[in-house]
Amino acid sequence: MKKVSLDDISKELGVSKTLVSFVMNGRAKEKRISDEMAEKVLAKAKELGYKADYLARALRTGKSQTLGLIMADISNAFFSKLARSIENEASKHGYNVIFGSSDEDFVKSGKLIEVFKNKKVDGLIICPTIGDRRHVLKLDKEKYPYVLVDRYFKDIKSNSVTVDNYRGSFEIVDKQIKDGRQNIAFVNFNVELINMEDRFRGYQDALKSNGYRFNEALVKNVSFKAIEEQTSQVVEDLLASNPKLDAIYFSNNQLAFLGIKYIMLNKKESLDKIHLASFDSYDVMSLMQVPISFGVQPIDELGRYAVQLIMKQINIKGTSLEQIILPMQYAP
Amino acid sequence: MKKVSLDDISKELGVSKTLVSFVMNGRAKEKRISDEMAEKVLAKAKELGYKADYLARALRTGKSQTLGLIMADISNAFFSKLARSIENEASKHGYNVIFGSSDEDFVKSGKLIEVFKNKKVDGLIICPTIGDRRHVLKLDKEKYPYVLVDRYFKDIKSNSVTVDNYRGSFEIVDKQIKDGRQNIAFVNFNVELINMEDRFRGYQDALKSNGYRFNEALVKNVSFKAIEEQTSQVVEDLLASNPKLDAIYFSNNQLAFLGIKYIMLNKKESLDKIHLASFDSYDVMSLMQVPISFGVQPIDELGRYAVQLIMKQINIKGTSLEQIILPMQYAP
DNA sequence: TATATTTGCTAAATTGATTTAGCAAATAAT
DNA sequence: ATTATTTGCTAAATCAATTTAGCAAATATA
Repeated sequence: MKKVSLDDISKELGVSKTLVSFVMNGRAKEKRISDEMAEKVLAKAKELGYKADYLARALRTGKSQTLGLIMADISNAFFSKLARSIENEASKHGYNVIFGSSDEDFVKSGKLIEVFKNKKVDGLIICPTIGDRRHVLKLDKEKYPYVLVDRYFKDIKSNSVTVDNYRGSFEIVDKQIKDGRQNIAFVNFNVELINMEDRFRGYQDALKSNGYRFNEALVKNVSFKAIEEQTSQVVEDLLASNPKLDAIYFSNNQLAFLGIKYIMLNKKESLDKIHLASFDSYDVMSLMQVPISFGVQPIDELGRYAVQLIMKQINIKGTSLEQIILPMQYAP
Repeated sequence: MKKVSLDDISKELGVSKTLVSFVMNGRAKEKRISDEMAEKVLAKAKELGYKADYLARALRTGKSQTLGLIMADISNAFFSKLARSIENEASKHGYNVIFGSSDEDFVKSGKLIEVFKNKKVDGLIICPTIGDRRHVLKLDKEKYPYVLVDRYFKDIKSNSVTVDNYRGSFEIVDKQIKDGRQNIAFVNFNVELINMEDRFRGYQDALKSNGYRFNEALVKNVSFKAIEEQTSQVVEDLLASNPKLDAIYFSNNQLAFLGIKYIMLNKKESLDKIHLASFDSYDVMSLMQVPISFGVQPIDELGRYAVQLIMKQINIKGTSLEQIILPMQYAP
C-alpha cells in the first residue's frame, strides 16, 4: 500500500509518465510542458507522497547518489571523525555514504572496492594501504571517480587530500630538540604507508637540521596486526636499553595510546625523565597527566576537501586531478 | 568495455538469460538444468568476469544487501565502535552498511530513514531519540525491518538490543556509596532518552537502597546542543555550591570527558576530595590520572546481536520481535 | 494560401537482473 | 501404440525510473 510510482501519477492524471518524469526532474520548462500541467503534476505528486525510487533511477542513469568510503578502521578516532566530516559534506550534495573497514589489508579493501563499484557508488573515497596500488591503478584505467585521503602514492597521479606529514613530523621533532631533548626515539608502523614514510623522513631531517646524528637503535617498527603486544615490547626495549633516552615520539594516535598505556601501567616512574610526543592525537590526550606533545590533524578539512574533489570528478567531466596538502596544527 | 551482463553470457552461449540467471543463482539443480550446461555457463561467466549488478537485482527483488545505520554521531567513540561491530557482522551475512548521523535530532533521523528506505536498504539499525517514536511506529505499520540499539521505547514492541542501563547505573552508584562517598552528584543529558532515564533511576534507587536521601540539587541536566559549555557550567556549579560533594557521576562518556576536561583545566585541586564516575567510557579513561570508576558497555555484542536480529527479520517472515538486554561490564 | 515553426505531449526503448508460465522433445507408464 | 510424465530450456513480464525520437495541433511566416 506504499510505493507510489511515476506510473501511478501519470495514470491518475491521464498523461504519460514521460511528462511526469520531466516535471519531477525540474525539466518542465526545458521540455516546454505547460505551466498548468506542471503544477497539476507537482500537486498530484505531493498528494500521493511520491518519492522517486533511487534504485530504478540509479539503474537507468548509473548514478546512485551514494559514495563509498574505505578506511582502515572506522572505530579508530581519526577515521570516525573523518567519516563524520565526509558524511556531512556528502549530505550537502545530496549524497549518502556506504563504508567499509580494510584493517590495512588490501585484499579486504580490494573486495570492498569491487562490491561498492558493483553497487554503483558514484565515487570512492579511499584511505589506501600500499597494496591498494594496483586497485588504484585499475580505478584510473576505468576512469572510476575516486579520491585518496590521508595517504597517496607518489608515482600515481590521483585526486588526493593529505596533511603535510613530513613538515608536521619535522616540526614536532624539532620542537622536542628545541626543548632540550637529546635522545628521541621514534615508534612507527611497519606498514609501508607513504604518510608513515614521510613522518619518518620528518623525524630524520629534524635531527639532521639540528646537527644530531640519526641513531638506528632509537627507531622501532610495529606491525599493525600485533600492534598492542609489539608496541609494549618496543617501548619496554627502548626504556631498557637506552639510559639516556629522554623522548619517545609515536607516529600516530594508536601507537601513542598503546605506548602510554604500557608506560602508565608498567614504567610510570620513567615519565620523570622521558617526554612523549605523538604525530596524531585523541581528544583526551591533553587531559592525560603525561608529559606529551602532539600534532592535531585538520580532519574536518580533510573530509570536506575529499568530498569536494570527488564531486567535481563526478559532475564535471574532464576535471583535472588535484593533490591537496593541508598543514598540520599543533598542541602543547 | 567493462560491464558484463547476463545478456552477454547468454548471447555468447546461445542460450536464454533465464537459464544463465538460474545457474548464477545456484538454482541449476532445482530448475533441472543439465550439468554440462551449468558448467558451461559458470565457465563463461568466469571467463568474462561477470558480476551481477546489485542495482538491477535490487530493483527486481527489492533486496539491496545493504543495511541502513542511523546513530547520533559516528564520530563519538561509542558509536564508531558500534558501527564497526555492525559492519563486521553485516559483512558475514554479505551485507554492507550505509550510515547517517542524526545528532539526536529526530528531523534529521526522519529524513535519513526516508532516504535509506528509498534506497531500499533491507533493514534499518537505529539508535533512536525520543522524537523517533513516530518514525518507529511508522516502520512498524509498514512492517519495515528495523532494530533499535542502545535505546528503545518502553511501550513499543520492537526488535531491540540494549544494555541494562538501570542495573549498570545502580551498580556504579552503589559502589561509590560502598566506597564511602556520601554526596554523589549526577550529570545527565536532558534529552528524554529511555536509557538516560534508566540511568537516572539506577542512580536514585542505589541511593535509596543504601538509605540515602535523594538531593535534587545534586542532579544536573545538560542539553546536547550546548554540551560543552553547559557541562562546564554545571560542574562549576556543583563544585561551588556543595562543599560536602565527594563524587560526580556522569551518565555517559561525552559528559564525563567534558567534565574531566573542565576540572583538569580549572579545578584540578578539587580532585583531592572528589571521585569521578562515568556510566560509559573511552579507551583512554583508565590511563588518565584521575580518580574515576566507569562502566564498560559490551559494544561488540550490541552490534552483533543487532545485526543478527535484523537478519532474522529480513530472512524469516513472521519472526517474532526480540528484546535483548545485555549486562554491563565494569572497570576500577 | 501554402509552408515552416513552435507547442505540448507521448510511445517505446533502455537499464540488468528475476521470475512466471509454458513449450517441445525425450522418456516412462499403461 | 497411446498417454503421461519428466527433462531442458525459453519468451516475456516485471521492477521504476530516464530518455530518444517523433507525432499532431496550433501558431507564425512567406
